[in-house]
Amino acid sequence: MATVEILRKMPRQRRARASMDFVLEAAAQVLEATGEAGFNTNAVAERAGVSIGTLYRYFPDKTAILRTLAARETETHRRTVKALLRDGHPGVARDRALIRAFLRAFSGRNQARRIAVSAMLAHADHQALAAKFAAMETGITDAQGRPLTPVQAFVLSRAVHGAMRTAVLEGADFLLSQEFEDELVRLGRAYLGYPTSGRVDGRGSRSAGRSLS
Amino acid sequence: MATVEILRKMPRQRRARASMDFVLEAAAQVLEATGEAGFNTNAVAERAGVSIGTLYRYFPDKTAILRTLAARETETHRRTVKALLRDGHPGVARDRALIRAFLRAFSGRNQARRIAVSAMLAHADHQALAAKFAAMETGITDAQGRPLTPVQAFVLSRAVHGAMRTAVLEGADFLLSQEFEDELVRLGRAYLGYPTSGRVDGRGSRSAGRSLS
Amino acid sequence: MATVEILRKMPRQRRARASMDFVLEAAAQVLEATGEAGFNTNAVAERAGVSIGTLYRYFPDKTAILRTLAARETETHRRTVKALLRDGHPGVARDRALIRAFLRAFSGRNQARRIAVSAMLAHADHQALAAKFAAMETGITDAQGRPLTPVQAFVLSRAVHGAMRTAVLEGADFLLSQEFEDELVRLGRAYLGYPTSGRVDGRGSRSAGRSLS
Amino acid sequence: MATVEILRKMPRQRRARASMDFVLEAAAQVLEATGEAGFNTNAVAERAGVSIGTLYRYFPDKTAILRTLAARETETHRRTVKALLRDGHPGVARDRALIRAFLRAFSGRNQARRIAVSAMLAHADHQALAAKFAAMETGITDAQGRPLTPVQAFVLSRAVHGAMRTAVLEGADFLLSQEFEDELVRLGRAYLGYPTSGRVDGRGSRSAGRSLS
DNA sequence: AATGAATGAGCCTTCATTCAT
DNA sequence: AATGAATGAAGGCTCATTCAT
Repeated sequence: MATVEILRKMPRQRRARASMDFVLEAAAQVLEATGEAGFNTNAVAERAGVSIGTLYRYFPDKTAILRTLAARETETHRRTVKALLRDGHPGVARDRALIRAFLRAFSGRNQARRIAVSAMLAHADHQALAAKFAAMETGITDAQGRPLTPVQAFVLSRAVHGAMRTAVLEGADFLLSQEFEDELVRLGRAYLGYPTSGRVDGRGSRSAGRSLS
Repeated sequence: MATVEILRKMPRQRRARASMDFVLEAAAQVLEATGEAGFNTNAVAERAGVSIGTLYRYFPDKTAILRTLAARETETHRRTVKALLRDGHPGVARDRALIRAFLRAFSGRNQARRIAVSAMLAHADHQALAAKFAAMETGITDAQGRPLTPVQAFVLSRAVHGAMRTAVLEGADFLLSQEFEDELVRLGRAYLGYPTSGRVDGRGSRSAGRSLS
Repeated sequence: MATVEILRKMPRQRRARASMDFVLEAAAQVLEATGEAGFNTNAVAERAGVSIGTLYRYFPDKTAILRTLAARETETHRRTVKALLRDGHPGVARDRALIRAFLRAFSGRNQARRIAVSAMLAHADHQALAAKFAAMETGITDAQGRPLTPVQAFVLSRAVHGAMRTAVLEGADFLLSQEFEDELVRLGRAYLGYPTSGRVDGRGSRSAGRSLS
Repeated sequence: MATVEILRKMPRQRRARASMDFVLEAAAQVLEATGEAGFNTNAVAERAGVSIGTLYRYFPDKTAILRTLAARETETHRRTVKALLRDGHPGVARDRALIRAFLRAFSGRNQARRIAVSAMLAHADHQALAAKFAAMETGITDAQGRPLTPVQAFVLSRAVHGAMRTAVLEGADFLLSQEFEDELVRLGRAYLGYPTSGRVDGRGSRSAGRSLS
């Protein structure tokens, strides 16, 4: 796990682990409440009910808090996606579930998540991240069953994610609406060559073939 | 022009105008070289070959530099898009030109642009920005000539932009490739209901109807 | 006049003299409006409708503006007092006139005057100022016609002035009231040994002897 | 106590309390040595032998140092006055004690005290201060036992204080002399209607009735 | 004489990080 | 292990003053 390298010391005792969690939870709250500007170690420590010294016992520096936060959030989401891909049957229903998972994750604690992720991006190795994402995109085929080229996989995944992300950032009121979900699903399916005329919903669709991820 | 309100004093003398440009150019360079972390007024002034006092003569505070930078970049791009929409004939060729314009603008000075834009977003009124973008999306129709719903317009525009933006951020090697361009065009056209089987290029396409923007 | 030494150049031409007056008037206004905190050379120059360069043509530095201002205010008041002492007949009526002159001067532009004077005090030679004041206090006698000792003259003059000054600083609502004036007069006369029972006004008093200054 | 609200954090550890005192002592010294112009946080911290960060641990901003200083000085004096009024018998002796207390307090560290007090005045609510002072002035009666009007109480208190203050500011050499003290006492008593012919000292006076405060 | 762009010393303040207790 | 006082580099910004035009 990426977390290991970031941390100064992997806490074994229960109290120690609790301290770490307090810090991370506090970090998310501070981020949420004050944005990146108000995110400083003293504020986080205080909110966590932990001394600044203790905070530094577990995180080598400020960025490590952000990175750990981002890693955890990403990890959670990654797991959800993985589970859906493993257990669900390909098709519109699963596509919808994937999109819904993302929207939920994103909208839940959006400010905190956004900043954490952007901090991760700022400090991380973009190539590595790209590779990680790429792993999710393998095995997708279009309506004719042909595998996607890497560029196609990229466009598909980033297009859908981009639309969702912007909706979060702009605070779009339709973020959790049925129509938005429908259109995102339709976007993916149209790009893959499926007929998408009219309504697209989880019930009516009998379509076979690979679905989005 | 939005620029006016941001600035402290509109310079009239030639020397003064030069100073302002030096500052903005220096700001872009500093952003490019060190990211947002290294972006501080002293560094910008030094790189601009200008005293810190002079910098503050033209910009009321640090964020104003960022905002002016973002405004200028955005303005340039907005003009290009507007010109293309006004002068070009709807169709694949124009869609391609629009996408190309964006990729060029984005890839030129990407770090600087990214940060400037993100700073703009951080300080700006999201609703207002959204409204501005919305204006560009009016009048689009699908393959059947039906106008898009607001949500559809949003999804289309953000999907294409999102894919492009991510490619820039990830430093994708296919950023300026023909295939990437093709796929972006195809994404938009598929969503609008145009048949896009096989190759999509500026030459073969006879398609009529409204195109992307 | 003290003014001479402070200034960089004694302006002879009419336009130049006007510039100087503009600066001083502007200085008083700025002081009045923003207090000492907002009193800076640029603000004064701008309010004076004069360039900062011109300001520096007449005043060697910022403090010179304050000092000149204080000198002028003091001079004006000094002249008034002198005239009253020369022309008026000793007695309650003149005492009242002296007090009134002070209250008027003080209340007119009080913030500006206070700061200017305090600036003067900060930079000036206290002994010299004291000597100047002392000159006003000579020749005073008590009710029995005995001349005051230097300490008595000091106490009398500073007591009356102190009460007036504090009333200005505290923004007392009775500042210009009849009662306040009466009490100040009574204070001086009581100290000098005059009977002051009951009403004290300019009309009823037949008292002879030296009066306040 | 007013002090509490001003401070950022009430230090509990011994080292911490020492730091605070160092800062205040240093502040007084800097004020004394350089006046308000030289009073800056870096100078104070350096003189206190404390880092600038430590200074800001205890004082939210520069003005808080001044305010705390003024509050402490005022508080000390206020306590002395209160004790004298409570324990001493009304009369010349007590009047003299009150005046002596003020002169001592004022002359001790005069520049520092003056500036601290003036800073307090600059930032404080004048009405509130006036009210506070007013409380000290209640219950005074004249030689005939009649209570003073508010204006009379004001004149009496400010006159005496004004004379003392000016003596401090001008560095009068008679500041601590017997004569000056005598005259101040006499000023008050004359205003209240007591016979004050000839010498006024603590021994000879058998006068009853309310005395100054 | 006047202008005003430019300068830069210097000030206030924050906050990541250390280390004695 | 935990605490939290202390540190000080760093950065945003102001404003008195100069000088080329």
